[in-house]
Amino acid sequence: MVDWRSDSDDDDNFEWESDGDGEPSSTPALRNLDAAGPSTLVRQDSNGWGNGEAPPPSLIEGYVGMGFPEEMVVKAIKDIGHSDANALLELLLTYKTLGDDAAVGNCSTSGFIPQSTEEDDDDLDSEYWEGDDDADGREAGSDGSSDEGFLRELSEMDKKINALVDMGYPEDEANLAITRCGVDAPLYVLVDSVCASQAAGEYEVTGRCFDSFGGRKKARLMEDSKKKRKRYGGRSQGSRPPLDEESMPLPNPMVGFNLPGDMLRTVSRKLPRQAIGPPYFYFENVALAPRGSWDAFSRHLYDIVPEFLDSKYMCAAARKRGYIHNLPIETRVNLLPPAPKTIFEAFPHYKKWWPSWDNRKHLNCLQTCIASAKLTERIQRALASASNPPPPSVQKYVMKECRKWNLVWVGKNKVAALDPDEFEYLLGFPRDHTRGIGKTERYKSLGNSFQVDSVAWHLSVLKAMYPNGVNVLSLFTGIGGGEVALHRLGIHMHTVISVEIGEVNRRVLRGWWDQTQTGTLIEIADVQSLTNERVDSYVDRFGGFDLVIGGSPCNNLAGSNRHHRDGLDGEHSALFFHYVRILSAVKSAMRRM
DNA sequence: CCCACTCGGATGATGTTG
DNA sequence: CAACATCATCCGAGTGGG
Repeated sequence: MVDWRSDSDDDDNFEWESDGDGEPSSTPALRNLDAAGPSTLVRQDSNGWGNGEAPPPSLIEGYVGMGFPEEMVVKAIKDIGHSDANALLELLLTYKTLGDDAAVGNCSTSGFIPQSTEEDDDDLDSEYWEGDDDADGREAGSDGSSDEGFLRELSEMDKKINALVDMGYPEDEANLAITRCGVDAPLYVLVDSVCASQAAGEYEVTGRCFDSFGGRKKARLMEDSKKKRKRYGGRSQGSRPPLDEESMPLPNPMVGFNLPGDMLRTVSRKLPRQAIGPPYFYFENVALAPRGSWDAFSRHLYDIVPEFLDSKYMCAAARKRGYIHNLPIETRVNLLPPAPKTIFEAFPHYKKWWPSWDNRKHLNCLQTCIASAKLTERIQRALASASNPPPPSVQKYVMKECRKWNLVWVGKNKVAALDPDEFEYLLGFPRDHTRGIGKTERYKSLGNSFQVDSVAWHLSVLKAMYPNGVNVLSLFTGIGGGEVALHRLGIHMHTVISVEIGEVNRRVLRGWWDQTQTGTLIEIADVQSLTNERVDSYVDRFGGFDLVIGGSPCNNLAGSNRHHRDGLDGEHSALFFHYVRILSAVKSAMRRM
């Protein structure tokens, strides 16, 4: 039993920096890994309150109203103060997770940490948790001298290769995965990597023979792994904490667990017992979030390994996203008709003006803003005054802008940004889905939405499981990419509870719903108002939820945003933690059913 | 090291509506 | 003319790959 009332510091996951000056959202949840000195840690004053200020009673009541026990709130505020609401919320959720899991560990349904309960030591779960065992072993072992570290790495590598081979993967691929992810990557990350590489190999098999692990490449692999080792050694000598090695590696190619059309391979994964649905859940975010974000997402979602998928494998535009979900992955089916996978398949009429030196086959990520008319005019002028074909310098300039702004060729020397209609088409929405709102708002909403085919690929497994339809709790719905995906899969939605702050987005969803659906849609503007009690009552009223789906507003996470880009430390984090809170509320309400 | 890529925003100018 | 919507321009860093 985890005692969250304890004042001891034994949970080293949560040492918090204090900002002290009461400025909101400046207490980093993740930056603690970057070694906050003891002087920056919260010290409690004689009253026992961190930060030297007692919280207003209304504050405590507010959190109690959200469903946290009062002592828990008091303890959390004592620990980190109440100036940073987000950090406080994260801490409360962590307490609750620990507490809940410890509580339910006694009953037969689940246990958060399998090792802690006796009968969980069967081979079912140990495979999944092996990565953690290794981590323990690493801590116990010495990492002082670099020679010792090198030896440890060698044996570690053998161990992991053996484990992967035992699981049925070819030795070469195990090797490759370790090269890619590092020796210290947990086993499940390596498995993920092997799967991804196999999927990629089969995806590209059409044009090439399958001899991709031949001798020529092996030499290069050895080089790579030497380099990696050197890098690792250099770092462990203490210039920087080895954060990179610990953090979640992005698979390359970013093909997810599997792709449509590669039916030979059966992928399987083990989920922690506690994560197994129903309810099924599906959380999405940008893949290129700041360092440590995905570790944190995963940590708060049952340590499930994210599935990273670039939608350029599903349609003609790239979109690198990560998904944490507990859906089965073996019996997926692709949406029909399949989306066009290249620019020319999607827009054959652009072929006419497409110059041979523009070799793009896919568009880049569709963003919320488009190129200005001035820019395309500059390009046109540059091309008009150049030879044909233009000199390399002009080609380079034009290509750079084309990639940056996703321009397409619509006339002689003439490039243009994509229309909102084309955004809709590429993203898998029905035509005119966002028609009727402002043009810039269409771009904004579409740029922030799901790629429907990619999401539908993942959600397709629900169709056989719920032939009569589903109840959905949809957080940060946007223009309803998840709902459109379910609809296009032919999955009936009895009820959708949708939380979306944007008024125009709600209007878009409502408009689409009323035209296409017969079920009930309940729209909620403010996630704060969806309290745990309200979740409970919805669960009672609708008999539980089959799917909790949430795309995360990316404002503070996208690479292009220089304004407070703070990982899990900004307003954004509050939204993620609302996702976690609400999912947890659904789960416990459904356990009581 | 260089360079590509990224679910962006604050600002002031210009255009549109009532 | 005021209020509002849209546009243009500058801005800019973190991460990862070659």
